[in-house]
Amino acid sequence: MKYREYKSIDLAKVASEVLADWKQKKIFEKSVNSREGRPTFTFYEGPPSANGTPGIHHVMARTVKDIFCRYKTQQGFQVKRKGGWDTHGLPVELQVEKELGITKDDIGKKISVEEYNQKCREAVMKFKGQWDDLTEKMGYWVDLDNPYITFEKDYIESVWNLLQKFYDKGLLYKGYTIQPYSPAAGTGLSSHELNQPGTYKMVKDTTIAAQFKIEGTENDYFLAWTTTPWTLPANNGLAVGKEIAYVKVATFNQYTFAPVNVILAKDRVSAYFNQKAADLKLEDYKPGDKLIPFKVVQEYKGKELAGMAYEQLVPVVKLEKPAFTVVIGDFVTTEDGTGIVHISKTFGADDFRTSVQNNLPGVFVKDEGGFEVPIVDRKGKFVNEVGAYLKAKMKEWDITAHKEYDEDGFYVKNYKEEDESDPNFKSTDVIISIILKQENKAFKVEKYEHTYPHCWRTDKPVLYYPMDSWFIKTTAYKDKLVALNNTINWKPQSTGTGRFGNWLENLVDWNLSRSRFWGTPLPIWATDDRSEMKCIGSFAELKAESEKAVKAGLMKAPVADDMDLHRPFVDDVVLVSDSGRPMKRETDLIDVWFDSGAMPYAQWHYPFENKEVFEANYPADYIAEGVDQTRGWFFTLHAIAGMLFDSVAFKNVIANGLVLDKNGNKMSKRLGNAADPFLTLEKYGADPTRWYMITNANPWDNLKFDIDGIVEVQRRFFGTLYNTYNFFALYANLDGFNYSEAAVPLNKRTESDRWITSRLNTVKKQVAEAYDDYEPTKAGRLIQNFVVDDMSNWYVRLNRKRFWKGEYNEDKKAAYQTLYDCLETVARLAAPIAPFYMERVFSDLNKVSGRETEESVHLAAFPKADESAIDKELETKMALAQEVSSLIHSLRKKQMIKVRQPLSRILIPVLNASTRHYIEAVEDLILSEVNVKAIEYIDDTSGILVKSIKPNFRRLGQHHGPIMKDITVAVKEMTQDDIASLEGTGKFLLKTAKGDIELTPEDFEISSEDIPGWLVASENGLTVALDITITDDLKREGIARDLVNRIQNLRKDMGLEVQDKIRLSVKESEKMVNEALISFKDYICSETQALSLEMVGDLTDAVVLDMDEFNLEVKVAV
RNA sequence: GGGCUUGUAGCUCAGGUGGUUAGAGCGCUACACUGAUAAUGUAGAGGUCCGUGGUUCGAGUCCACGCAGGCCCA
Repeated sequence: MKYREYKSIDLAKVASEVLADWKQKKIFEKSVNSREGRPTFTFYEGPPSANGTPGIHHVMARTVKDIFCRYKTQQGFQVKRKGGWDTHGLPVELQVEKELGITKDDIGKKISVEEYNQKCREAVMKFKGQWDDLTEKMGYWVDLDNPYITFEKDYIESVWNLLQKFYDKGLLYKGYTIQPYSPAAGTGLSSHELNQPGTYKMVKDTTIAAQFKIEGTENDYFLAWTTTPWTLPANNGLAVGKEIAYVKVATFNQYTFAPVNVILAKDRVSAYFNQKAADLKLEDYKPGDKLIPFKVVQEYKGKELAGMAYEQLVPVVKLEKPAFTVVIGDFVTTEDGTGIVHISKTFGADDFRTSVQNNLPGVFVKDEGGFEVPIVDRKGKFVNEVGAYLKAKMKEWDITAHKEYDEDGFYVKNYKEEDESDPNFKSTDVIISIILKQENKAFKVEKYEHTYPHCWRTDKPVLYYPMDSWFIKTTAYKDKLVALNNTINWKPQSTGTGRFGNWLENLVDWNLSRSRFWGTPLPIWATDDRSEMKCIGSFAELKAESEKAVKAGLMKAPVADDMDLHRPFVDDVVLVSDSGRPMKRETDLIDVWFDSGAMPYAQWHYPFENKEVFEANYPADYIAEGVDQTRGWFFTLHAIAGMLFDSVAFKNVIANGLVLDKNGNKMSKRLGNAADPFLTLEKYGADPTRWYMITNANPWDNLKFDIDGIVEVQRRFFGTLYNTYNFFALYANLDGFNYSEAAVPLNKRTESDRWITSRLNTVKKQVAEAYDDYEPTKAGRLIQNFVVDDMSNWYVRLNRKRFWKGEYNEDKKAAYQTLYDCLETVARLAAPIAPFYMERVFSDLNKVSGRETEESVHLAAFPKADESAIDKELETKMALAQEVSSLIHSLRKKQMIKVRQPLSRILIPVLNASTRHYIEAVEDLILSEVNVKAIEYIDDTSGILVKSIKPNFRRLGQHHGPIMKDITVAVKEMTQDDIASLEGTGKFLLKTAKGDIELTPEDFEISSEDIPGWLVASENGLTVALDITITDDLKREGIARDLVNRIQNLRKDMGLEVQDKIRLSVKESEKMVNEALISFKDYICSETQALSLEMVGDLTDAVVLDMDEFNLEVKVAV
């Protein structure tokens, strides 16, 4: 049996062949099944949605996932990998609506909910085929045959079970959140509806910079600006920016002429005060003056203002403290307004959040039912309490309008189609402005043109309004979630502490409600007044409850066993309360993120089935997903696990970055810069693509995806590995090496064998560490450097001759074994990243040697480093050999002496014995590499060394830092005698401008940089000199070597095989040449596989060889 | 606007704890080598280490403030 030899390598083809082989042998299945009973390594697949096509970034994300699963499998863990599909949610609905040409409004009218949901179910798997195809082709091992699907009944049942657990713990509650709401249409609007074209319109609104009087002051006010004066009666706080600069300005109110001190952002002063009045004196002001003087009297940072209390602006509803205090808001800007934001918990999302975080109560009144409601009702009108107050104020200040306002007539926007062209028309905003002006509470009132969202159905302005929602009380578990997060190993760490950590610190309750159709229904049934409720946690429970409802006469029949748990079917179920009243389902669906966060449980239909599987695979050891999932999947996994299971959901997580185009721009189909993953894989193969993506940049950094990078990887890494393998295979086949003999003991192998073995074991260790640390980029780069620099460019280059020259002996055997071990180990180390090609290398080797019984590298063990094979000293020696060789090459280059011309000696100055010792150990390697006869060492005793000295900055800096400059100057002045004295006595008194200090040799770095009269080169303190005298003997040897080279080329041109024998005839030439050929006859013959070499006086049919300095006529006979 | 993140050669990236000549690969130029040959070696050109201040005897590295790109959130 022979090693497979290749004429060329097509990595895409290898991949498809290996893939077919895996399928046929069921390698993936075996990689899981064969480890039954072994410790588990748990990986959770974040479910993609198959309603769109996969992109190149999915290849990146999935490579990262795949690597560690394969790695852990090689280490003997059982790694179950269930695929999954995310199937619910708005994108699916939108896509269906687009295809059908309908809108949300049409659902239930033009199309039934049932039909609509059926369409969604079909649409969501539209591109599953493409996804599966990509998964296979890129070599991502995940179970595609038994995936979890979030719309399946079992999945939903598990989700319901989790929701019931929240409910039972009192963590699922109904509250409200601020959402866009259209009073004209009487409905909430989704952010997507708000993003319809034409919804944002330019409008002219009355704006007020209101004066909020600071408690306990005579006439000091905070100035806050609003474009919605109707929200002022609902004010419950003021927000400032933490780092924003504020000033207190002494001035006068332009409406009441009263002296006031107002506080606003420093940057906004120019917007509220006329620069022309800057020089006016306060005391010169007379009521009615157009120019109002002003003076900055104090300055603050926002954080200094926080906590200050002020008086309620429109005292209709009394509130408890800490209402009416200043708080910090991260949304405050100085782009417009006053840099102080009026907060009304009920009418703004920021306002709501800030109020909750600072415990500020909101302004509410009680309705007839005793429920707390905001001061604007669902029709967009002030409640009567506020209406009555305004009406009274209108009377008090004698304000008339286009109509008589009743207490229930104050609409906050013109929802009644009133005629605004009436010269007497006064909106509610205007009326509020007039009242505030009268009361010295308005600093500036003006019209302001801006964009404002409008309802796409009614064209009327939208209000931000509290809407009912179901929440999970995540805030109650904030500390626990933070503590658990601190145990998670985040890659990169900053995402865990920063983005995710901050998110947890500023946690708000999780709003679960979605008013949609295609999703997991909230399993809560309630009576009309919500005084009785039930949360259903399983289908069996639903069925039992429905049977009760049948008995109570509320339903005709219990729910069917094959019932679909989606809308509209669940909505048809009416249950009976404990007191016998009917209960209807809360119509909300839940946030799709809950679906995906529930996957650790629901993928196994836990707790209804697979309890053991679940427990053995919880929590996950590892997950990976894009960094954009931080507040999505990562959070929902974490929240559910932390709150219900007192556990993390994952122990290690890689948050990978984006894949950009090669110019760093986001890829988009629209711009046409998106790389097609299928074309890429087909053209270059999965392995180079994966290798490029992993080694080019850390997964958590953005990747600038450049096809040229893949080409480079293909050439440099895979090309080199392929060449090395092919080189090995070529000669191993000739010699019949199949590794059947016992391994040659390490101490019987050559220096370079032991060196590459040492390097190999070091690399094994480092690569395992990198994988263990979830650093795939490091692992890949380590492997690549080993293959290219150590194995190919040094070991193979130095040892070529051992493979093709001479008999199959112990030395040759050692060389084969060493190289075999390197190749096979590389295959194992790199298999997680490049699964296809490494599989090929591995099997090509093992098919012949039969050393590994596993039929795939992915079933075989990951290499363990043999510490005893690691010889750091040897690695240092070899590094020295490489440096010396490099220096000699550069000297030859400068003198234009080719490497084939032998030279007599190298001189190396050595200042310490160990360097000499190290170089001596690798002397042979150096000599053959650079084609020189001998190395001579010169030490101090020779007396010809010229030394250079410089301060050891690191060491001297510790004690003499401040006078470092003077020391540097003084050291530069030191003579050869000074250095000798320092070395002789072990101390030296350095005279510096700042005084004398006594120093020891450790305080310096002494090196030898010159040998007078020699050609020298030095680098990193290592100096070598080369004797470039070419004697006649050397010249003759050079000629012989040149001839060998030319003959080898001839052989190749003639198409001879490596082992073919030839006969040489050479026409006699000048004396030196003839002598050379005669004295090196044996050498020439053995190198060129020649049976004979004849010198003849005359030669016909000869080839004329150009020997640079002369020509030679030669005839090669086979 | 906030949080996080990135910025080093034409391109892609390395550069523990601060130490005086900032590196690698690719690309470019020139030369050499060649039984691994779609390889390889050597040399050269190419850097305001994003900017400005600061700490320090000494800053790519530490601090502050900015600028530019990216993600998430508002």
